[in-house]
Amino acid sequence: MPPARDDAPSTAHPPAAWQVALPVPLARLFDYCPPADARGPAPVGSRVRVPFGASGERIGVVVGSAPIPADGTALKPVSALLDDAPLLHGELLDSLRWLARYTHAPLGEVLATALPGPLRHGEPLPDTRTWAWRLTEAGATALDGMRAGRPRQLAQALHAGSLDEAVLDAVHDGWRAAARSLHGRGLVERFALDDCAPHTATGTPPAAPGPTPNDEQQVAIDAIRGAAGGFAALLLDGVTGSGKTEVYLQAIADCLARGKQALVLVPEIGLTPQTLARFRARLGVPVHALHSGLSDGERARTWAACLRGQARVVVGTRSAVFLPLPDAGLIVIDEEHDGSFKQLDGIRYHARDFALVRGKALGVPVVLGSATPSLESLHNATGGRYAHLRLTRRAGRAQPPRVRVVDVRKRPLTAGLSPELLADLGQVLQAGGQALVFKNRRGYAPVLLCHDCGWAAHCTRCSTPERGTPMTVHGGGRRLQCHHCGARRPVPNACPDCGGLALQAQGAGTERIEEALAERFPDVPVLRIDRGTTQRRDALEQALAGFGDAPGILVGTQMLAKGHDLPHLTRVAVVGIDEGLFSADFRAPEKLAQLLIQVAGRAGRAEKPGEVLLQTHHPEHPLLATLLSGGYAAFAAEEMEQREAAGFPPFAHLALMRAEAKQLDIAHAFLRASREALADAAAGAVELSGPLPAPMPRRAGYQRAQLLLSCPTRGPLHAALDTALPAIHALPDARRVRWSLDVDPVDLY
DNA sequence: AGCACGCCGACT
DNA sequence: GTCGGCGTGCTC
Repeated sequence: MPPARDDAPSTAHPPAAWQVALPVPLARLFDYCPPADARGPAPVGSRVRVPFGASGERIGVVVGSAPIPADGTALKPVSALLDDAPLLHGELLDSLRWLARYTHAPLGEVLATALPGPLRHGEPLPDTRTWAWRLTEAGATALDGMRAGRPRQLAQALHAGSLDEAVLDAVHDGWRAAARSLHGRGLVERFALDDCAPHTATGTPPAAPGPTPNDEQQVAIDAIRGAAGGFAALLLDGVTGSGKTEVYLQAIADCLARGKQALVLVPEIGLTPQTLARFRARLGVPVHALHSGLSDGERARTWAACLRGQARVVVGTRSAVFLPLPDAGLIVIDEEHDGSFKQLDGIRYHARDFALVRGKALGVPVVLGSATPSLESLHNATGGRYAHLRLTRRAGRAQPPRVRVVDVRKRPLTAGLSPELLADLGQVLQAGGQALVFKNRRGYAPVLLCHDCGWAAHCTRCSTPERGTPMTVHGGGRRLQCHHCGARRPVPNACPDCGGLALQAQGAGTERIEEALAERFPDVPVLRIDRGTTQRRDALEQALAGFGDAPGILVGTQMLAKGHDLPHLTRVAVVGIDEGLFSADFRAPEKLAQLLIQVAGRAGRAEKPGEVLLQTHHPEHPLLATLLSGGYAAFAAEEMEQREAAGFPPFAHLALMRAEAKQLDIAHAFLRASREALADAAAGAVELSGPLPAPMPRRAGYQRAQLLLSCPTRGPLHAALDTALPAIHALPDARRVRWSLDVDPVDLY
């Protein structure tokens, strides 16, 4: 459904009000009279500061014009027009209008989400000139007498010639502090490189030729090339190590050669310095990065550089999908199946899906790459809506890893590790190899499980009949704690169900695994990698670099599943997969399969053949059997049938209403009333389930419930929401609960 | 969501 | 006698 264009220039001008979208949770726009000095039609796409409410001002975006009310109702005047030229151009504004309709969110909130913080708060579009530094005469004179250290290093570097800030960023750690110090003493100065063509900025290495693509890669490159100049969706379905990035790089190079901009979306943990370095080395133009680690100012500058057409290639995470692309030529979504493309709060958009909408509106190809495509994308490929490009061969001599399932039923476990697994790790280390122990669960503390009957300790305050919230073991194994509500109780002496005494701390977190491994293998380094140990972005790189190639064990979670090349890794042991096998979430099998494939891809990247060990209580589980015998494609085919039979996406479209209140019955009453409104509006076309208790209250003392909407086609679902939401907003209980609507929810539980 | 106005409990 | 609880109403 292409966004409608309704910012066509208005004829003549009978005095008209400006229609402004404001970031308030109200499904309406606000009309203001133009400022006194305004002439011409409403400046659609520009920001304004307007008075709002009893006192106070807001920043909004002009989205149209409206007649001045004839009944004499006074409109407040716009306080200030903030932009000379519209920030949100035709396509982007149109696409965002579409997004507001699709998510059923107020346009003003959607526009605010799309703008970087400083622009959202009314600051002017930042300067995006390229700045460089040079030594002053005083600096050149003082150089010889300078003490060793960063400032001297910087001065020396500048002695050879001025350097632009991008180069300094890339080459000199901490140069800004050094520059500040030198500048304070008048030894260096900053100057703007005037009007050099942005894509030939100094210091960018020339484009380096890439390896010759193999025939599969060439087919993919040709397909993308053939699609240039119009919209097309292409699913690049390539096994780990098959060279998807090489295909992206060639396609981006093509795009640049046509004088167009390219946008690359990557998962949150995929934007590593190596990734950027690879892009930069190959493309020969500045590659802008946009991720959560940047300051607000940097984000705004990148946004502005895109708007001005200066940024030719941007690699960014989810929010980069909102960048303006006046010269768009290509959009790439790497690891398109990744869950981090879905925003889980505020405007609950899916960057992959929105990128497709934008690609369509922009008339450019959209490439979706993955070794483990989402079932949604596979379904689109099967249905002919996406071209299906396959890369089936690993580059070089790398062999796919062998996979072995380790049955841990009734085995004595050490921090969740079976004797077989430990013995195997011992052998790997003995042979001089490196191993990764991967824990499929973030979490720091183990769950209490009865080894005899399987009983698990659950929180009595948080658990529902449908689903329990496991408690974790703390206090040296003597105390149970609920991570959701904070409830504590002592570990029972015997199993409440069977009376057995075999209560064990299971599902050990990475800390306990690290401890146990360090104790068992005192002669080799045991390095734990998780969010706790690597706060800073480059800390992980440094830790991995320091790990070297000597025997050792890495312990980690999701962070280690992808991205980083670990060439000496010959063994990957995966523990803690059982909760994924039996989760109530219909997407859990897909997520687990994707994870297992990703993790397995860590092993045997080099010439050494890798082996993967899967430790489970359910070695006969069909998911594992299918995945092992037929790979991800076989799993996906089987899972697709299950989804179809059960009426789940991609064979149905879902929306989820959640409500949260201190008393569950208020949330329930609100959702019941909502359900009635929706049922009236849908006239049977939409299946409604709930209100059901939502398994995890966000905070202690709050209860959550949810209402699931399901429909084989989108139309009736959206029509019902369009009709019912005004009534739902007006429900008395709507003010007494915190509620939200998530169209296309990813996590149901 | 904010932020007002508006009627009922424990404090200088 | 006031400061302040959060109920409900509005935001061009």
